[in-house]
Amino acid sequence: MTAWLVERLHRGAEQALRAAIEKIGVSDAGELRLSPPTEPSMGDLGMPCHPYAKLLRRAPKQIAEEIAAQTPAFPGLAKVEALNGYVNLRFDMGYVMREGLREAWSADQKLGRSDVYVGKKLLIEFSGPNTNKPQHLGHVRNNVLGLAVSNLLEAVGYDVVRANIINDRGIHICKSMLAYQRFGKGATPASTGRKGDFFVGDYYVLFDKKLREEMETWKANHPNEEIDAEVFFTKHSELGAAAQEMLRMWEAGDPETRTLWEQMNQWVYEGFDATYARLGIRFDWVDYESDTYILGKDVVEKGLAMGIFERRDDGAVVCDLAKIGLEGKKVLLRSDGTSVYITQDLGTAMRRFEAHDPQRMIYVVADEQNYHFQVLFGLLELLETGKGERCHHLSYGMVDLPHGRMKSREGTVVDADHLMDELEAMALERLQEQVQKERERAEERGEDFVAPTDQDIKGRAEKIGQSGLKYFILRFGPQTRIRFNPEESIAPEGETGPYALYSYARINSILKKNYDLTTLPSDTVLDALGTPIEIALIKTLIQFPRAVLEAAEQLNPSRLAQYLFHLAQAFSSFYNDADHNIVKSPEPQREARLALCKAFQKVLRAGLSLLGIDVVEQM
RNA sequence: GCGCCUGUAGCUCAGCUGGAUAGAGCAACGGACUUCUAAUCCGUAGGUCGCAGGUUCGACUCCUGCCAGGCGCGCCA
Repeated sequence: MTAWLVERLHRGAEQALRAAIEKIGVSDAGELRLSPPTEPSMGDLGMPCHPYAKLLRRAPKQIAEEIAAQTPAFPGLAKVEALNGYVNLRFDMGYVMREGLREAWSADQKLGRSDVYVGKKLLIEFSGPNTNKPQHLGHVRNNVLGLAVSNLLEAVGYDVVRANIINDRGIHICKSMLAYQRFGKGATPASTGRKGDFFVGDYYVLFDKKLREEMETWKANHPNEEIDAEVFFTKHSELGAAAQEMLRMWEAGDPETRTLWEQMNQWVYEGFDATYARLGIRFDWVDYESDTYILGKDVVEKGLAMGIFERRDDGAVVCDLAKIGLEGKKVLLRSDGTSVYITQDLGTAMRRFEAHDPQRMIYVVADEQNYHFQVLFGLLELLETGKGERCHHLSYGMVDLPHGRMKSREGTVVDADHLMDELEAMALERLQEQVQKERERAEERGEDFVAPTDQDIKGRAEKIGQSGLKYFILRFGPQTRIRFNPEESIAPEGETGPYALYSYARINSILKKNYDLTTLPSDTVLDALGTPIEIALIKTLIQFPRAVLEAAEQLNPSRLAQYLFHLAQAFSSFYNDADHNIVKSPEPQREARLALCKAFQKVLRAGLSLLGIDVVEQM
């Protein structure tokens, strides 16, 4: 794959400047600091000369002039200027336009993609749902982030394994199972018309309700005793005892318990499949905790043999965290020989290394687990040099709602499906208004109006709602704790998904009113471009591969999201300027501008697709 | 108590390996529709970058201390 124009320009600039710096007497130029000047009028790429002042014992201003005079030409360079101790390069805009448009037209599917990391394998774990309830807003951020990051990593060449870990065992699962066993009366998702994950979640909630009732009764009978819910559950509750017994039965492999468990899990998976499909997510590898919870014991044995873990008198195996620069001791095996959370994670990591041998493993998990991963990676590194280093915790902040933090007890948890329903309904309402407006406008002009079908409108509303949700989440850096605002997320104005989609839809309208180009016009036609607004648009356009690479390397999709917003803005300025009206443009401007529009359309679609966002052809 | 993260415009957030005059969006105010879809665009106003030191030719960015908020520090996951 040949380097993208933006990379060629950067590389050309770097080589030329390096040569010039050496020529004026600096043997090692070091890392060059190339960045666009603050004012676009000063040039396209600038370099400060201050670092060489001490070495050369000359003023930066003078050095800049010397370097500027010595900078050799390279393809695309138009002018070199010295200003205030900076060397500023100006690119040949005719060249940039011709090459940039050719690039966008010819690359198509491969647009923005690169082979920087080709030949490297990477495993990314995300989602990690529990099988006792539907996924909520927190999972949505995880899913959306995981989807975008895995797309981005794939775009820069990685062979990406998308992995999910299903938390399908434990006391919380037994709670919903027990409630179903006692109160379900044989109902099924099919018999009730309830989506599987919600169906099971209802019993989880029911368990909690019954438990509270039981506790109230107990309190009434023990008026003088203080009790908290957890103690009641483990010590006094009949339901609690039954749930714990069920967990023991499950672990013993009791056929009846296992059958119920499998049945209820199946219902949940059917529900999850629908939610994942809606979000556009698929996985290549799925681990089930019911399977992984027994892993890791061999790892512990290895650690004991290596002398990095120790067996305490009570039988528990621990690791002194001072070995990895942390305080305290971490238990790896309980005194009864069973494993804990981190033991499973160690075993699961080792198994994944064996199965895939990835160069990198990324865990998309909320930031409350920062410490856990610090310990996990530290231990992995102790056990096998290089293993821990390959791992990375992509930590992200919590999602709040406008009215505050989500709390399941207060019923302020928003589940993924209803959230998407709500957003899509809001988008639908707006679309219908829009159609009505268009109908009126057409009537005024005496034109025929072909109303879109309900199905068409609904399909668009779905995509618009999705774009709002995904863009809202992805425009922030992962670390930022965000407050999800439904209205704001699907707002047509501002930095939103629908805004980007609207600019895309407008292109179709242009192409309909003009004609759709199938091939890139000749260079002589393209030379008709050159207004400041056109130049601004194309300069933004060619930055796309950089935005993708940066977003991928920093595991930060917001880099790309923000770039796409700026791109859409640049296009909207172009579109709205009366002097750039394409229908009214004379040839060859008209054709050249159509080519520019199509290039924009290709880039925007490719970029949004990396974020997991589908475009709509019409809005 | 210890560790990690955050603190930038009224609000929500960007700000790359330190570089030229700190940027967006929303809200506010003022403009642009006989339209290639105004779900748009153009403009105005708004900031002692939490505070105090330090390093540097140069600090929102690096270091130290303090203040405020969040999260974590289980033989839970």
